[in-house]
Amino acid sequence: MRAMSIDPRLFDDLAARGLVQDTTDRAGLQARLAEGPITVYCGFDPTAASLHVGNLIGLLTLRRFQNAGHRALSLAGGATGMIGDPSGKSAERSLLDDAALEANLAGIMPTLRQFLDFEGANPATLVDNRTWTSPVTMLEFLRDVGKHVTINQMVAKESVKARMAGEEGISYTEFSYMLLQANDFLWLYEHEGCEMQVGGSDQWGNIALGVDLIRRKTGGKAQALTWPLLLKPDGTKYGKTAGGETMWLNAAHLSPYRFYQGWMQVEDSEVRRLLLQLTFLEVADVDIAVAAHAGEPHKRSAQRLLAEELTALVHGPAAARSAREASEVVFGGPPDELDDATLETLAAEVPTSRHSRAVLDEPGNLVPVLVAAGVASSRSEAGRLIGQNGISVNGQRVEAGTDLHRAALLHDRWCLVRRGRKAMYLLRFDDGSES
RNA sequence: GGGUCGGUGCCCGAGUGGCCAAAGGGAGCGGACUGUAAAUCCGUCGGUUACGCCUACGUAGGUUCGAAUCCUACCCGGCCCA
Repeated sequence: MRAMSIDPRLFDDLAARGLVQDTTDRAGLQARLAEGPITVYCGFDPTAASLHVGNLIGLLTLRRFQNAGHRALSLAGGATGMIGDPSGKSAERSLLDDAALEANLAGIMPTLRQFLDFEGANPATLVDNRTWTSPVTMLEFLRDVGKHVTINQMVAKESVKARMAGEEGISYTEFSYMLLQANDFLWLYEHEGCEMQVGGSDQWGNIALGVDLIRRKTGGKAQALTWPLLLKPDGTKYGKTAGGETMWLNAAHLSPYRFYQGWMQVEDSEVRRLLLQLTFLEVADVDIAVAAHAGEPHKRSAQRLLAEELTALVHGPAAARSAREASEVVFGGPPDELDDATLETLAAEVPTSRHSRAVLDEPGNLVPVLVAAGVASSRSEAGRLIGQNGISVNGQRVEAGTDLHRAALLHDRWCLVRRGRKAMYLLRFDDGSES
Protein backbone atom coordinates (compact mmCIF):
# COMPACT_ATOMS: atom_id res chain seq x y z
CA MET A 1 0.00 0.00 0.00
CA ARG A 2 3.01 2.31 0.08
CA ALA A 3 2.86 3.23 -3.55
CA MET A 4 4.82 6.38 -3.05
CA SER A 5 6.71 7.53 -0.04
CA ILE A 6 5.89 11.02 1.03
CA ASP A 7 7.89 13.48 3.04
CA PRO A 8 5.99 14.21 6.26
CA ARG A 9 7.87 17.44 6.89
CA LEU A 10 6.34 19.27 3.95
CA PHE A 11 3.71 21.25 5.80
CA ASP A 12 6.03 22.32 8.59
CA ASP A 13 8.61 23.32 6.04
CA LEU A 14 6.09 25.46 4.17
CA ALA A 15 5.07 27.09 7.44
CA ALA A 16 8.70 27.74 8.39
CA ARG A 17 9.21 29.45 5.06
CA GLY A 18 6.30 31.75 5.62
CA LEU A 19 4.32 30.14 2.85
CA VAL A 20 1.16 29.41 4.79
CA GLN A 21 -1.36 32.21 4.98
CA ASP A 22 -4.69 30.44 5.05
CA THR A 23 -5.72 26.83 4.80
CA THR A 24 -8.87 24.86 5.02
CA ASP A 25 -9.15 23.09 8.36
CA ARG A 26 -5.50 22.98 9.29
CA ALA A 27 -5.47 19.80 11.29
CA GLY A 28 -7.52 18.09 8.62
CA LEU A 29 -5.16 19.21 5.91
CA GLN A 30 -2.12 17.98 7.81
CA ALA A 31 -3.80 14.66 8.45
CA ARG A 32 -4.64 14.33 4.77
CA LEU A 33 -1.07 15.11 3.72
CA ALA A 34 0.22 12.50 6.13
CA GLU A 35 -2.13 9.90 4.71
CA GLY A 36 -0.45 9.66 1.36
CA PRO A 37 0.09 11.39 -1.94
CA ILE A 38 -2.40 14.09 -2.78
CA THR A 39 -2.93 15.73 -6.13
CA VAL A 40 -2.47 19.47 -5.87
CA TYR A 41 -2.97 22.13 -8.51
CA CYS A 42 -2.08 25.73 -9.09
CA GLY A 43 -3.35 27.84 -11.96
CA PHE A 44 -1.45 30.29 -14.11
CA ASP A 45 -3.32 32.64 -16.39
CA PRO A 46 -1.65 33.67 -19.62
CA THR A 47 -2.13 37.39 -19.05
CA ALA A 48 1.20 38.15 -20.68
CA ALA A 49 3.69 36.40 -22.90
CA SER A 50 5.83 35.58 -19.91
CA LEU A 51 5.27 34.66 -16.31
CA HIS A 52 6.86 36.94 -13.74
CA VAL A 53 8.21 36.64 -10.22
CA GLY A 54 4.71 36.86 -8.82
CA ASN A 55 4.15 33.41 -10.30
CA LEU A 56 7.36 32.03 -8.92
CA ILE A 57 5.99 30.98 -5.55
CA GLY A 58 3.27 28.98 -7.24
CA LEU A 59 5.72 27.22 -9.51
CA LEU A 60 8.04 26.47 -6.62
CA THR A 61 5.26 25.36 -4.30
CA LEU A 62 4.06 22.81 -6.82
CA ARG A 63 7.60 21.58 -7.07
CA ARG A 64 7.88 21.37 -3.30
CA PHE A 65 4.80 19.18 -3.26
CA GLN A 66 6.18 17.04 -6.03
CA ASN A 67 9.52 16.72 -4.28
CA ALA A 68 7.67 15.62 -1.18
CA GLY A 69 6.03 12.79 -3.10
CA HIS A 70 2.73 14.38 -4.04
CA ARG A 71 1.28 14.78 -7.51
CA ALA A 72 1.63 18.24 -9.01
CA LEU A 73 -0.82 19.54 -11.54
CA SER A 74 -0.07 22.74 -13.37
CA LEU A 75 -2.98 24.53 -14.95
CA ALA A 76 -2.63 26.97 -17.80
CA GLY A 77 -5.62 29.27 -17.76
CA GLY A 78 -6.42 29.40 -21.43
CA ALA A 79 -10.07 29.99 -20.60
CA THR A 80 -9.79 32.09 -17.47
CA GLY A 81 -6.93 34.12 -18.92
CA MET A 82 -9.27 35.42 -21.54
CA ILE A 83 -11.55 36.85 -18.87
CA GLY A 84 -9.13 38.24 -16.34
CA ASP A 85 -9.26 37.73 -12.61
CA PRO A 86 -10.63 40.76 -10.79
CA SER A 87 -8.83 39.77 -7.59
CA GLY A 88 -6.43 42.46 -6.58
CA LYS A 89 -7.33 44.58 -9.56
CA SER A 90 -8.81 48.01 -9.25
CA ALA A 91 -9.80 48.34 -12.86
CA GLU A 92 -11.50 46.25 -15.47
CA ARG A 93 -9.12 44.26 -17.60
CA SER A 94 -9.04 44.39 -21.32
CA LEU A 95 -10.09 41.13 -22.83
CA LEU A 96 -7.51 39.22 -24.78
CA ASP A 97 -8.24 38.24 -28.33
CA ASP A 98 -7.52 34.73 -29.50
CA ALA A 99 -4.23 35.59 -31.14
CA ALA A 100 -2.86 37.32 -28.07
CA LEU A 101 -4.04 34.47 -25.89
CA GLU A 102 -2.30 31.90 -28.03
CA ALA A 103 0.90 33.92 -28.02
CA ASN A 104 0.77 34.28 -24.27
CA LEU A 105 0.13 30.61 -23.76
CA ALA A 106 3.05 29.75 -25.99
CA GLY A 107 5.16 32.09 -23.91
CA ILE A 108 4.35 30.63 -20.53
CA MET A 109 4.13 26.91 -21.36
CA PRO A 110 7.89 26.31 -21.37
CA THR A 111 8.14 27.88 -17.93
CA LEU A 112 5.34 25.72 -16.57
CA ARG A 113 7.15 22.65 -17.86
CA GLN A 114 10.52 23.79 -16.61
CA PHE A 115 9.67 23.81 -12.94
CA LEU A 116 8.13 20.39 -12.66
CA ASP A 117 9.29 16.90 -13.44
CA PHE A 118 7.08 15.26 -16.03
CA GLU A 119 9.08 12.06 -16.16
CA GLY A 120 9.86 9.36 -13.66
CA ALA A 121 7.79 7.60 -11.08
CA ASN A 122 5.80 10.62 -9.98
CA PRO A 123 5.23 12.71 -13.08
CA ALA A 124 3.51 16.06 -12.99
CA THR A 125 0.58 16.91 -15.23
CA LEU A 126 -0.03 20.00 -17.31
CA VAL A 127 -3.56 20.95 -18.30
CA ASP A 128 -5.32 23.84 -20.01
CA ASN A 129 -8.74 24.73 -18.67
CA ARG A 130 -10.05 25.41 -22.16
CA THR A 131 -10.15 21.66 -22.57
CA TRP A 132 -13.19 21.32 -20.36
CA THR A 133 -14.47 24.89 -20.39
CA SER A 134 -14.91 25.45 -24.11
CA PRO A 135 -17.36 22.63 -24.81
CA VAL A 136 -19.74 23.63 -22.02
CA THR A 137 -22.75 25.61 -23.12
CA MET A 138 -23.95 28.55 -21.18
CA LEU A 139 -27.12 26.76 -20.13
CA GLU A 140 -25.19 23.78 -18.89
CA PHE A 141 -22.88 26.04 -16.97
CA LEU A 142 -25.72 27.90 -15.32
CA ARG A 143 -27.38 24.63 -14.38
CA ASP A 144 -24.33 22.70 -13.22
CA VAL A 145 -22.32 25.45 -11.61
CA GLY A 146 -24.30 28.62 -11.20
CA LYS A 147 -27.15 26.86 -9.45
CA HIS A 148 -24.86 25.83 -6.64
CA VAL A 149 -23.50 29.26 -5.85
CA THR A 150 -25.40 32.16 -4.39
CA ILE A 151 -24.90 35.71 -5.49
CA ASN A 152 -24.75 36.55 -1.82
CA GLN A 153 -21.51 34.71 -1.29
CA MET A 154 -20.04 36.00 -4.52
CA VAL A 155 -20.80 39.61 -3.67
CA ALA A 156 -19.30 39.09 -0.23
CA LYS A 157 -15.86 38.43 -1.70
CA GLU A 158 -13.33 41.14 -0.95
CA SER A 159 -12.27 41.44 -4.56
CA VAL A 160 -15.85 42.03 -5.65
CA LYS A 161 -16.74 44.37 -2.82
CA ALA A 162 -13.72 46.53 -3.56
CA ARG A 163 -14.69 46.86 -7.17
CA MET A 164 -18.35 47.48 -6.47
CA ALA A 165 -17.40 50.28 -4.12
CA GLY A 166 -15.00 51.79 -6.64
CA GLU A 167 -15.88 54.11 -9.45
CA GLU A 168 -15.28 51.72 -12.28
CA GLY A 169 -17.41 48.90 -11.05
CA ILE A 170 -16.99 45.35 -12.21
CA SER A 171 -18.30 43.76 -15.33
CA TYR A 172 -20.45 40.67 -15.28
CA THR A 173 -17.67 38.92 -17.13
CA GLU A 174 -15.07 39.50 -14.49
CA PHE A 175 -17.62 38.84 -11.82
CA SER A 176 -18.00 35.39 -13.31
CA TYR A 177 -14.33 34.64 -13.11
CA MET A 178 -14.58 32.99 -9.73
CA LEU A 179 -17.20 30.60 -11.04
CA LEU A 180 -14.88 29.50 -13.82
CA GLN A 181 -12.10 28.92 -11.34
CA ALA A 182 -14.38 27.04 -8.98
CA ASN A 183 -15.52 24.94 -11.89
CA ASP A 184 -11.90 24.16 -12.77
CA PHE A 185 -11.34 22.83 -9.29
CA LEU A 186 -14.49 20.75 -9.48
CA TRP A 187 -13.54 19.34 -12.86
CA LEU A 188 -10.05 18.45 -11.71
CA TYR A 189 -11.49 16.88 -8.57
CA GLU A 190 -13.78 14.67 -10.59
CA HIS A 191 -11.49 13.86 -13.49
CA GLU A 192 -7.97 14.07 -12.14
CA GLY A 193 -8.53 13.14 -8.53
CA CYS A 194 -7.27 16.56 -7.55
CA GLU A 195 -8.10 17.30 -3.93
CA MET A 196 -6.16 20.44 -3.33
CA GLN A 197 -5.60 23.89 -4.79
CA VAL A 198 -2.87 26.33 -3.81
CA GLY A 199 -2.43 29.97 -4.69
CA GLY A 200 -1.57 33.43 -3.47
CA SER A 201 -3.69 34.87 -0.70
CA ASP A 202 -5.63 36.98 -3.19
CA GLN A 203 -6.91 33.69 -4.55
CA TRP A 204 -8.44 32.59 -1.27
CA GLY A 205 -11.96 33.60 -2.15
CA ASN A 206 -11.85 31.90 -5.53
CA ILE A 207 -10.31 28.76 -4.14
CA ALA A 208 -12.72 28.56 -1.22
CA LEU A 209 -15.61 28.84 -3.64
CA GLY A 210 -14.23 25.81 -5.44
CA VAL A 211 -14.01 23.88 -2.18
CA ASP A 212 -17.64 24.73 -1.48
CA LEU A 213 -18.74 23.76 -4.96
CA ILE A 214 -17.03 20.39 -4.66
CA ARG A 215 -18.73 19.73 -1.34
CA ARG A 216 -22.16 20.71 -2.63
CA LYS A 217 -21.97 18.79 -5.87
CA THR A 218 -20.07 15.71 -4.80
CA GLY A 219 -20.09 15.72 -1.03
CA GLY A 220 -16.31 15.47 -1.31
CA LYS A 221 -13.79 17.28 0.82
CA ALA A 222 -11.21 19.39 -0.91
CA GLN A 223 -8.24 21.23 0.56
CA ALA A 224 -6.87 24.69 0.02
CA LEU A 225 -3.73 26.53 0.95
CA THR A 226 -2.67 30.06 0.20
CA TRP A 227 0.60 31.86 0.79
CA PRO A 228 1.04 35.52 1.57
CA LEU A 229 1.35 37.64 -1.53
CA LEU A 230 4.87 38.62 -2.34
CA LEU A 231 4.85 42.22 -1.22
CA LYS A 232 7.59 44.75 -0.87
CA PRO A 233 8.09 46.63 2.39
CA ASP A 234 6.13 49.54 0.99
CA GLY A 235 3.13 47.29 0.46
CA THR A 236 3.22 47.31 -3.30
CA LYS A 237 3.33 44.08 -5.21
CA TYR A 238 6.64 42.50 -5.90
CA GLY A 239 7.69 41.87 -9.38
CA LYS A 240 9.52 44.98 -10.41
CA THR A 241 13.21 45.59 -10.47
CA ALA A 242 14.62 48.59 -8.70
CA GLY A 243 14.47 50.21 -12.11
CA GLY A 244 10.76 49.59 -12.37
CA GLU A 245 10.95 46.83 -14.94
CA THR A 246 8.67 43.89 -14.50
CA MET A 247 10.60 40.87 -13.32
CA TRP A 248 9.69 38.58 -16.21
CA LEU A 249 10.83 35.01 -16.14
CA ASN A 250 11.38 34.68 -19.88
CA ALA A 251 14.86 35.67 -20.95
CA ALA A 252 13.42 37.37 -24.00
CA HIS A 253 11.49 39.77 -21.75
CA LEU A 254 14.15 40.39 -19.12
CA SER A 255 17.74 39.39 -19.63
CA PRO A 256 19.28 37.04 -17.08
CA TYR A 257 21.71 39.79 -16.18
CA ARG A 258 18.96 42.21 -15.28
CA PHE A 259 17.02 39.49 -13.53
CA TYR A 260 20.12 38.77 -11.48
CA GLN A 261 20.58 42.45 -10.74
CA GLY A 262 17.01 42.73 -9.63
CA TRP A 263 17.75 40.32 -6.81
CA MET A 264 21.13 41.81 -6.00
CA GLN A 265 19.36 45.03 -5.20
CA VAL A 266 16.80 43.80 -2.71
CA GLU A 267 17.08 45.36 0.67
CA ASP A 268 18.46 43.59 3.73
CA SER A 269 15.16 43.34 5.51
CA GLU A 270 13.73 41.32 2.62
CA VAL A 271 16.44 38.92 1.79
CA ARG A 272 15.73 36.23 4.37
CA ARG A 273 12.09 35.99 3.45
CA LEU A 274 12.89 35.85 -0.23
CA LEU A 275 15.49 33.15 0.23
CA LEU A 276 13.00 31.07 2.19
CA GLN A 277 10.09 31.56 -0.16
CA LEU A 278 11.85 31.53 -3.51
CA THR A 279 14.61 28.98 -3.22
CA PHE A 280 14.96 25.33 -2.29
CA LEU A 281 17.69 26.07 0.22
CA GLU A 282 17.05 24.49 3.59
CA VAL A 283 15.70 26.81 6.25
CA ALA A 284 18.76 26.21 8.43
CA ASP A 285 21.09 27.07 5.57
CA VAL A 286 19.21 30.26 4.86
CA ASP A 287 19.62 31.30 8.46
CA ILE A 288 23.34 30.66 8.31
CA ALA A 289 23.64 32.71 5.15
CA VAL A 290 21.60 35.56 6.57
CA ALA A 291 23.64 35.59 9.77
CA ALA A 292 26.83 35.75 7.75
CA HIS A 293 25.43 38.61 5.74
CA ALA A 294 24.43 40.52 8.85
CA GLY A 295 28.05 40.48 9.98
CA GLU A 296 29.27 42.32 6.90
CA PRO A 297 26.27 43.62 5.03
CA HIS A 298 28.29 45.65 2.55
CA LYS A 299 29.38 42.43 0.89
CA ARG A 300 25.77 41.63 0.04
CA SER A 301 26.47 37.95 0.31
CA ALA A 302 22.84 37.07 1.01
CA GLN A 303 21.66 39.06 -1.98
CA ARG A 304 24.30 37.37 -4.10
CA LEU A 305 23.13 33.97 -2.93
CA LEU A 306 19.54 34.88 -3.72
CA ALA A 307 20.44 36.22 -7.15
CA GLU A 308 22.51 33.20 -8.06
CA GLU A 309 20.01 30.65 -6.82
CA LEU A 310 17.13 32.26 -8.59
CA THR A 311 18.92 33.03 -11.82
CA ALA A 312 20.11 29.44 -11.95
CA LEU A 313 16.63 28.19 -11.20
CA VAL A 314 14.97 30.30 -13.87
CA HIS A 315 17.64 30.66 -16.52
CA GLY A 316 20.04 27.83 -15.80
CA PRO A 317 23.48 27.64 -14.18
CA ALA A 318 25.35 28.92 -17.22
CA ALA A 319 23.24 32.05 -17.44
CA ALA A 320 23.65 32.58 -13.73
CA ARG A 321 27.40 32.43 -14.08
CA SER A 322 27.43 34.91 -16.95
CA ALA A 323 25.18 37.26 -15.04
CA ARG A 324 27.46 37.12 -12.05
CA GLU A 325 30.55 37.74 -14.12
CA ALA A 326 28.97 40.65 -15.90
CA SER A 327 27.91 42.08 -12.57
CA GLU A 328 31.46 41.88 -11.31
CA VAL A 329 32.63 43.83 -14.31
CA VAL A 330 29.94 46.46 -14.12
CA PHE A 331 30.29 47.01 -10.39
CA GLY A 332 33.97 46.28 -10.30
CA GLY A 333 37.05 48.24 -11.23
CA PRO A 334 37.59 50.96 -13.82
CA PRO A 335 36.44 50.01 -17.29
CA ASP A 336 39.64 51.02 -19.05
CA GLU A 337 41.30 47.90 -17.70
CA LEU A 338 38.87 45.57 -19.41
CA ASP A 339 40.16 43.51 -22.26
CA ASP A 340 38.42 43.16 -25.56
CA ALA A 341 37.14 39.65 -24.90
CA THR A 342 35.55 40.68 -21.62
CA LEU A 343 33.76 43.54 -23.32
CA GLU A 344 32.56 41.15 -25.99
CA THR A 345 31.10 38.94 -23.27
CA LEU A 346 29.58 41.88 -21.48
CA ALA A 347 27.83 42.87 -24.70
CA ALA A 348 25.60 39.84 -24.32
CA GLU A 349 24.52 40.86 -20.83
CA VAL A 350 24.00 44.60 -20.84
CA PRO A 351 22.10 46.67 -23.40
CA THR A 352 24.43 47.05 -26.33
CA SER A 353 24.01 49.16 -29.42
CA ARG A 354 26.01 49.58 -32.60
CA HIS A 355 27.03 52.86 -34.09
CA SER A 356 28.95 54.06 -37.07
CA ARG A 357 32.46 55.29 -36.46
CA ALA A 358 31.66 58.23 -38.67
CA VAL A 359 29.65 59.91 -35.93
CA LEU A 360 32.81 60.19 -33.89
CA ASP A 361 33.96 62.94 -36.21
CA GLU A 362 30.81 64.97 -35.75
CA PRO A 363 30.82 67.72 -33.17
CA GLY A 364 27.99 67.62 -30.67
CA ASN A 365 27.58 63.88 -31.10
CA LEU A 366 27.22 62.95 -27.45
CA VAL A 367 23.52 63.66 -26.98
CA PRO A 368 22.33 61.99 -30.17
CA VAL A 369 24.46 58.94 -29.49
CA LEU A 370 23.05 58.61 -26.00
CA VAL A 371 19.56 58.67 -27.45
CA ALA A 372 20.43 56.20 -30.18
CA ALA A 373 21.94 53.86 -27.60
CA GLY A 374 18.82 53.99 -25.48
CA VAL A 375 20.60 55.61 -22.57
CA ALA A 376 18.07 58.42 -22.69
CA SER A 377 14.68 58.43 -24.33
CA SER A 378 14.95 61.94 -25.73
CA ARG A 379 17.52 64.62 -26.30
CA SER A 380 16.03 66.59 -23.49
CA GLU A 381 16.52 63.74 -21.10
CA ALA A 382 20.05 63.14 -22.30
CA GLY A 383 20.90 66.77 -21.76
CA ARG A 384 19.30 66.72 -18.36
CA LEU A 385 21.22 63.62 -17.31
CA ILE A 386 24.50 65.14 -18.40
CA GLY A 387 23.67 68.34 -16.58
CA GLN A 388 22.95 66.37 -13.44
CA ASN A 389 26.27 64.55 -13.56
CA GLY A 390 24.44 61.38 -14.37
CA ILE A 391 26.47 60.16 -17.34
CA SER A 392 29.93 58.76 -17.42
CA VAL A 393 31.78 57.39 -20.41
CA ASN A 394 34.45 54.78 -19.77
CA GLY A 395 34.48 55.73 -16.14
CA GLN A 396 34.75 59.48 -16.70
CA ARG A 397 31.95 61.89 -15.88
CA VAL A 398 31.10 63.94 -18.91
CA GLU A 399 30.01 67.56 -19.00
CA ALA A 400 27.70 69.32 -21.36
CA GLY A 401 29.41 70.03 -24.64
CA THR A 402 31.71 67.05 -24.49
CA ASP A 403 32.12 65.17 -27.75
CA LEU A 404 32.93 61.54 -28.28
CA HIS A 405 36.23 60.99 -30.07
CA ARG A 406 37.99 58.01 -31.50
CA ALA A 407 40.64 58.35 -28.84
CA ALA A 408 38.06 57.68 -26.16
CA LEU A 409 37.21 54.21 -27.42
CA LEU A 410 38.28 51.13 -25.56
CA HIS A 411 40.17 48.73 -27.81
CA ASP A 412 39.33 51.03 -30.67
CA ARG A 413 35.64 50.17 -30.71
CA TRP A 414 33.88 50.15 -27.35
CA CYS A 415 32.32 52.78 -25.20
CA LEU A 416 31.02 51.88 -21.77
CA VAL A 417 28.37 54.37 -20.77
CA ARG A 418 27.02 54.45 -17.26
CA ARG A 419 23.80 56.22 -16.41
CA GLY A 420 23.47 56.90 -12.77
CA ARG A 421 25.17 54.24 -10.74
CA LYS A 422 23.44 51.09 -11.78
CA ALA A 423 22.57 51.29 -15.44
CA MET A 424 25.29 50.30 -17.87
CA TYR A 425 25.24 50.48 -21.65
CA LEU A 426 27.80 49.24 -24.08
CA LEU A 427 28.22 51.05 -27.38
CA ARG A 428 30.08 49.45 -30.20
CA PHE A 429 31.49 51.55 -32.99
CA ASP A 430 32.01 49.83 -36.32
CA ASP A 431 32.61 50.95 -39.84
CA GLY A 432 29.62 50.88 -42.04
CA SER A 433 26.03 51.64 -41.39
CA GLU A 434 24.63 52.92 -38.16
CA SER A 435 21.88 50.97 -36.50
C1' G B 1 -34.31 54.83 -22.29
C1' G B 2 -34.55 59.23 -18.42
C1' G B 3 -31.91 62.05 -14.68
C1' U B 4 -27.36 63.20 -12.60
C1' C B 5 -22.12 63.38 -11.69
C1' G B 6 -17.68 62.60 -13.96
C1' G B 7 -13.46 61.45 -17.99
C1' U B 8 -6.79 66.19 -16.76
C1' G B 9 0.26 64.43 -17.69
C1' C B 10 3.01 57.22 -15.67
C1' C B 11 -0.80 57.07 -11.31
C1' C B 12 -3.85 59.94 -7.83
C1' G B 13 -5.67 64.70 -8.02
C1' A B 14 -6.32 70.54 -8.31
C1' G B 15 -7.75 73.84 -11.97
C1' U B 16 -13.93 76.05 -14.34
C1' G B 17 -11.99 81.93 -20.34
C1' G B 18 -5.88 84.71 -20.51
C1' C B 19 -0.80 84.85 -15.20
C1' C B 20 -1.59 76.71 -17.76
C1' A B 21 3.10 72.50 -20.26
C1' A B 22 -1.22 72.88 -16.33
C1' A B 23 -0.97 73.30 -8.26
C1' G B 24 -0.12 69.23 -4.86
C1' G B 25 1.09 64.13 -3.82
C1' G B 26 3.02 59.38 -5.39
C1' A B 27 6.04 56.71 -8.73
C1' G B 28 10.25 57.35 -11.93
C1' C B 29 14.99 59.56 -13.04
C1' G B 30 19.79 62.16 -11.50
C1' G B 31 22.90 63.98 -7.36
C1' A B 32 24.76 63.89 -1.99
C1' C B 33 25.36 60.26 2.02
C1' U B 34 26.12 54.73 1.86
C1' G B 35 26.88 48.81 1.21
C1' U B 36 24.52 47.91 -6.07
C1' A B 37 20.76 48.46 1.29
C1' A B 38 17.34 51.48 4.31
C1' A B 39 16.32 56.36 5.96
C1' U B 40 17.20 61.41 4.77
C1' C B 41 18.22 65.76 1.87
C1' C B 42 18.66 68.32 -3.01
C1' G B 43 17.43 68.52 -8.08
C1' U B 44 14.47 66.82 -12.16
C1' C B 45 10.21 64.99 -14.34
C1' G B 46 6.04 66.37 -22.84
C1' G B 47 9.12 67.41 -27.21
C1' U B 48 12.23 70.46 -29.85
C1' U B 49 16.54 73.54 -34.39
C1' A B 50 15.30 75.80 -26.35
C1' C B 51 13.91 83.06 -23.20
C1' G B 52 10.89 80.92 -29.42
C1' C B 53 8.06 76.98 -31.44
C1' C B 54 5.19 72.31 -31.49
C1' U B 55 2.15 68.70 -29.11
C1' A B 56 -1.09 67.86 -24.88
C1' C B 57 -6.41 68.18 -20.44
C1' G B 58 -12.19 61.46 -23.46
C1' U B 59 -13.40 62.21 -29.36
C1' A B 60 -15.07 65.57 -33.25
C1' G B 61 -16.66 70.21 -34.28
C1' G B 62 -18.04 75.38 -32.70
C1' U B 63 -17.99 80.34 -29.96
C1' U B 64 -13.85 83.75 -28.78
C1' C B 65 -8.45 88.17 -29.97
C1' G B 66 -7.68 83.89 -26.60
C1' A B 67 -10.50 77.43 -24.12
C1' A B 68 -8.37 72.14 -19.94
C1' U B 69 -12.00 75.84 -18.69
C1' C B 70 -18.06 78.11 -22.61
C1' C B 71 -21.51 75.61 -26.56
C1' U B 72 -23.01 71.18 -29.70
C1' A B 73 -22.76 66.12 -30.98
C1' C B 74 -20.63 61.62 -29.95
C1' C B 75 -17.86 57.82 -26.99
C1' C B 76 -16.84 55.80 -22.04
C1' G B 77 -17.71 55.25 -16.64
C1' G B 78 -20.27 56.01 -11.56
C1' C B 79 -24.84 56.73 -9.04
C1' C B 80 -30.31 57.13 -9.10
C1' C B 81 -34.84 56.04 -11.81
C1' A B 82 -37.49 53.08 -15.70
